[in-house]
Amino acid sequence: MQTDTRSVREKILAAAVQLFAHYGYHASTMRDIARITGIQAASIYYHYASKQALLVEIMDTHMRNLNGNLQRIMQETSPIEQRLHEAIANHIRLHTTYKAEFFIIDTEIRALEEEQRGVILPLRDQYEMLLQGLLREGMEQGVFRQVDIKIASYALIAMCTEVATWFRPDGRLSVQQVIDIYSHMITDGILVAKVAVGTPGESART
Amino acid sequence: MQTDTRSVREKILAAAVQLFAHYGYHASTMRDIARITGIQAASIYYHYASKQALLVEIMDTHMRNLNGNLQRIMQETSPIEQRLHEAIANHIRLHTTYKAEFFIIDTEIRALEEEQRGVILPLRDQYEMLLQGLLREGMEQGVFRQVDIKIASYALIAMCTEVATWFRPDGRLSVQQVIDIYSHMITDGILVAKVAVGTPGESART
DNA sequence: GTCTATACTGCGATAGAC
DNA sequence: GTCTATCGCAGTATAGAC
Repeated sequence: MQTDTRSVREKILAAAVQLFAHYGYHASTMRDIARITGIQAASIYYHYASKQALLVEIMDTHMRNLNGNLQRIMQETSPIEQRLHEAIANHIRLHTTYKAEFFIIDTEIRALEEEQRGVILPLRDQYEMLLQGLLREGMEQGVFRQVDIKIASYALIAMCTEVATWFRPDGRLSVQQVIDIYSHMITDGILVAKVAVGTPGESART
Repeated sequence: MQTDTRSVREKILAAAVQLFAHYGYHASTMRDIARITGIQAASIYYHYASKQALLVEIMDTHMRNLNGNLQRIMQETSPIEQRLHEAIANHIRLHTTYKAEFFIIDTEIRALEEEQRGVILPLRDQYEMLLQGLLREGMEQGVFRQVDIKIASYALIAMCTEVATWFRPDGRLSVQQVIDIYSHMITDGILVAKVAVGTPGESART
């Protein structure tokens, strides 16, 4: 809406992202954010109401983006295996592209004040529910084996989220390679023993 | 060595664990720790040199314990699958028994001052190396399929570590049940597609 | 070994000029 | 829309009595 307000607002937010991710929310100060932005601390308050508002904007933006993508994937008509792959790709792609932002989401939930937590946590719950719906659908179709859906979703999310802690854009693996490796580990097993694959007669009531 | 020094020291540490885990290191204050312990803030400094010393003691103690156990497991002569199971059990058992302590280890590395980080990070690296050695051994023996060892170890650790965030001692699953489920997911796949298990001809140069 | 008192620093946020 | 100046408070840590 405003003319060139955006630019400074964005620079402030980018500085906050950088500092929150590196030192944590409570260890980052408005003065530090201001210094990186190239303004005085007091000037931040023209753009953002508080330090907390910065945290909320970072979390809200990217969680809604993550959820929106997954929602779109869920509405597709492609086979369930393909939609799972796309869900994994979405998760890893965003977690590597917006490494710092998602790292903040994953480590600074505690820093949210009570009221704001009520806005952000439901978004995380929604994401889990969407993913669990996908797993359930695959199991009902008989494509995936019977697993504890909650635990499988937690394990899947934990695995794919952790990518953000070690991934380097200039590392030995491209984002696409990482996506393929994880997709493979999830659907075909991390460490499947080469003998005795399948463990017959467990819950295979096909 | 001292007579009943222990008791207060332990109570202080327990209070620190509780607060660091719940609110984070920087959001926890010496005054809060003192209040829970039932003493004055200044009294803490008779037992601990600084707030940072509390954090280091928490991290150091439990990481050495985790590593020590894994080292012992690695020296066993039992089959590699069994040692992997024991490694998973060790990780999950400690992460559920000392939930708060390991949650701190996993979220407050950033809060370590430079010098102390040089003590703690090598312990984490050592753990990763031990686990990667186990995976390598299993692959060389032809028991596990060929995987990217680094990534597989990260995925495994992330999965098993995350248990500490949702596990409740009074929840629907016992620690042993959780261990079995995770061990199963890791060695037999999280979501193995019921058709086409095994994906022949990938890197199976047996 | 724990206390009270307090030094010292740095924080988030506001006021008001420009 | 950004500045300087500053308020009010909370933080870690220390000094020294008991």
